[in-house]
Amino acid sequence: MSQRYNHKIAEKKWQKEWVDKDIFSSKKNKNKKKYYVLEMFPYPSGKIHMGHVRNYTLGDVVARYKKMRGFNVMHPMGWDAFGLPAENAAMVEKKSPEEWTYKNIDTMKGQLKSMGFSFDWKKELATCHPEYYKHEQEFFIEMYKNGLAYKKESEVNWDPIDKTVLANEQVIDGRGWRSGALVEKKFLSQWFLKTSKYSEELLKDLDSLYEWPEKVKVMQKNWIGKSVGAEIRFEINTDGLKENKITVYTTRPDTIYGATFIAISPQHPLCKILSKKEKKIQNFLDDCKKSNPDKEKLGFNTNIKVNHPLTKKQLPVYIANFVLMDYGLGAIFGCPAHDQRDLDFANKFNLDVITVVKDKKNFKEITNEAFTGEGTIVNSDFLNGLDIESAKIKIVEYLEEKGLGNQKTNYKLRDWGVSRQRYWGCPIPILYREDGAVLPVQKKDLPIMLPKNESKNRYFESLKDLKNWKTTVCPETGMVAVRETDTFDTFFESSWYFLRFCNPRLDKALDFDDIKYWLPVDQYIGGIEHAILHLLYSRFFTKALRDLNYIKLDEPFKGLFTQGMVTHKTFKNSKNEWIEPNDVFSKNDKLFDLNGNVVSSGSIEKMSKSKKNVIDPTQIIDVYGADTARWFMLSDSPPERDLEWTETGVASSYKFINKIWELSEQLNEYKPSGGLEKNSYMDDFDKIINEVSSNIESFHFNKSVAKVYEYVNLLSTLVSKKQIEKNELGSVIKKLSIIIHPFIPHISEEIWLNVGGDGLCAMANWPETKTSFEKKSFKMPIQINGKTRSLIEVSIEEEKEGIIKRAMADPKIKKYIENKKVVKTIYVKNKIVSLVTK
RNA sequence: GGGAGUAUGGCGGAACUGGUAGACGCGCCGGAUUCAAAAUCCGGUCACUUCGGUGGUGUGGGUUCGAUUCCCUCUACUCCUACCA
Repeated sequence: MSQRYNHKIAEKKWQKEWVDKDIFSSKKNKNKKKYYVLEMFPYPSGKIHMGHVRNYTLGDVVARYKKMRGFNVMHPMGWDAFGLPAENAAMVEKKSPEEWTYKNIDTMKGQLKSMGFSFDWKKELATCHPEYYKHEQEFFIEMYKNGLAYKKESEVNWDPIDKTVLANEQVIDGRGWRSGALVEKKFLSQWFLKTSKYSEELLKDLDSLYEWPEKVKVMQKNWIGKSVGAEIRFEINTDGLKENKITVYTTRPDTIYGATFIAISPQHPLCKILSKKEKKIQNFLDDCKKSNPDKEKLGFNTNIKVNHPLTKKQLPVYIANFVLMDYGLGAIFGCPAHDQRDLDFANKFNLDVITVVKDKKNFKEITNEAFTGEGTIVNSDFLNGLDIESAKIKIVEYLEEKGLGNQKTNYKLRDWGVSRQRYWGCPIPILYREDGAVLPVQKKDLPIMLPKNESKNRYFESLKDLKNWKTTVCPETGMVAVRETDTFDTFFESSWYFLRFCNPRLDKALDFDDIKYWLPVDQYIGGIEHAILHLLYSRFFTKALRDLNYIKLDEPFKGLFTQGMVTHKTFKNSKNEWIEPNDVFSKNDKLFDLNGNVVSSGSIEKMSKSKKNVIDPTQIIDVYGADTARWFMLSDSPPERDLEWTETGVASSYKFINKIWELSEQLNEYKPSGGLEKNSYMDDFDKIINEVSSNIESFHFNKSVAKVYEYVNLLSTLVSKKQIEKNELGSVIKKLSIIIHPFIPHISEEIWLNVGGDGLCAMANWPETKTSFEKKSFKMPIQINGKTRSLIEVSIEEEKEGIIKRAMADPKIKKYIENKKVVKTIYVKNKIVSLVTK
């Protein structure tokens, strides 16, 4: 009898075989068409989780499939190795972040290898390695020299207990995540990259990304936030101020005649001047700092008046806590009739409301609800009678002519603040000389090495405290200089790793020719959570490096796929504590935890430690094998949707693996019954293979899986009825091992070997199949009034008239048309006959 | 407040440009095998039915010979984003 498939032995064996034969190393070959598959590289947090398994399984399907289709595939893997968790872990475990990180990399690499992914490990890189980050130090210097990097004062979240800057996501309900201290806003001088210089190009080029999900493009578009409006100048009518005008930004210049007040941001330069004069204003500005505009709209009448540029009426100037300084000009005109927030504000401070847009048909007096719809301009002098769009054009022309304003395009996209006051990151290569000069480090002095943290007892959080490290001399003048102690945001590293993969050991940063061959990434796969930041920064970086002459490339990622999360049922006991699935037992249809508390099963949520609904991939691989885990990941759920991890699902995948093994084992002793129908089924296998292929190409792996099941079902029916000849059976099983290879490569190799395949299945070509099939006859549906009432066998050559005649004569159909009049006959060739009766 | 998406059996999900709704898998039911169970194999499985049929893809409507598919309405849920002037 056949032996049960032993995944533990087989999977190890093939993994070793692939390494020994070195089949996944990618080499540039200009005679072959390249295909670059990339999954978002992981942060080495300790162990891989199911999210990784899903991500890399999807990528592996593409990589292996494209290889079998004859492409020169590059499928690299590396480590996004800088970041805060290493610092936190270092404090707890009393290890240096470096030691902790490299240990994790080692563990996770082992886990990834046990999944059988076709990574080119020769291209592995870790971003915390000086050989990697020295190049980004060079990029930064080039950016600085070319005006793409600059320093300015900016607001940060400051934790007064931990004495550190926190990222936005480390602030929970206004408190530091570790210390629990109320977070303060603090101004620090920080480094920025000029992403805003590329706003228009980043927006425009989204149109060229045909293979990106529409929703990601929409998110980026909204983030860039282009708006076309106008800047309008209001003359100040109050003496004794240095300023003589306030300029506002608006996207509704057509409502200028409805303006009844001006509001400026608490950070507006004018406020600084005013606050020095009046204590009350200073107090109000302090209140604003503490306030939350979400909950409470604050306003303060400055008693300054400005002239309306057209009517010359005097308008009051307010300071308002909801006006943002870093969008537009930090000043707005209020038009209460046509903006809800302005109306609320006007009602609160008893300001005028002037209707200037009217919907003639459904006009309502404005009281508590602003009118923001389409309409006709009224009360607006020469704009009266125009629609909104024409009024916008006309008023801007007029303002420009009179020197009162101008058209202006604005973007929400801001410059990227890359400074982090942390230890475990890439040092920013800048020197501050004692005479005040700010100097980029000279390239020959790179890398600026991150100092080792040797102390086991006290772990440092920032480079600021390291006097010896940060004190140096200016190489040109010999003057004393201090190093920049900020490190880069870790998005800096991930913004170019996909370029470095082409040649990760190269002395210089990038090889022009290699990038030209391998890039853009043909298929990038990762989580939707990176829809904006990582993907936008990478796009920016690509364009910036292009303009600095490192590469010739506009967009880094040709195809993008964003996969869904892995979820699992949650459990809670009667004490309202989360319980791990492994610790739940069923007894008399009720669930209990280890301590005998009643457990209820809760909602299905993303796997997370806090909810204790995590399934460890290592355990699954151990018990069921990597192929089972991969097959389950790909079955049922479409890759872009969430996937619910279920025990029954895993078990059925395991069953399938064993089933195809048993099936392939039958070949040796197989004897057909003779007198077989020749070849009628071979077309069916080809049809199924075609669908497996097209579903892989379109990322519908769950449908490919369904088709593989059909293939196996057909095969096992033929085998059990002994209706297939032995040669053909061999060939069909051989093809099976190929088409399952991208999904479950280990057992595929095992079956391939069993049926006498040459070399490795991983190196085999995807089967050649027929693409057009002679259909001699088929069952054509006959409908009465749109409902299918019968099927008749129709030969492919049969003429329309004959088919209709036979359809009407069909006994089932006859019943429906007796005593009725057929008023219409619809015939669609090779598809359907539809009769309309009365 | 703004934007995007989703809705199909007990469950996950199929259905190409409108043309036999429910592929495939899970679960469930019945049977075989077994001393028994597990495993495995075979059959059935949208609902109702007087066994002729009838109804059925979140709701209500429309276009059409024919709608899961196209258009409008409403509802529910999910995600993103947020004072962006």
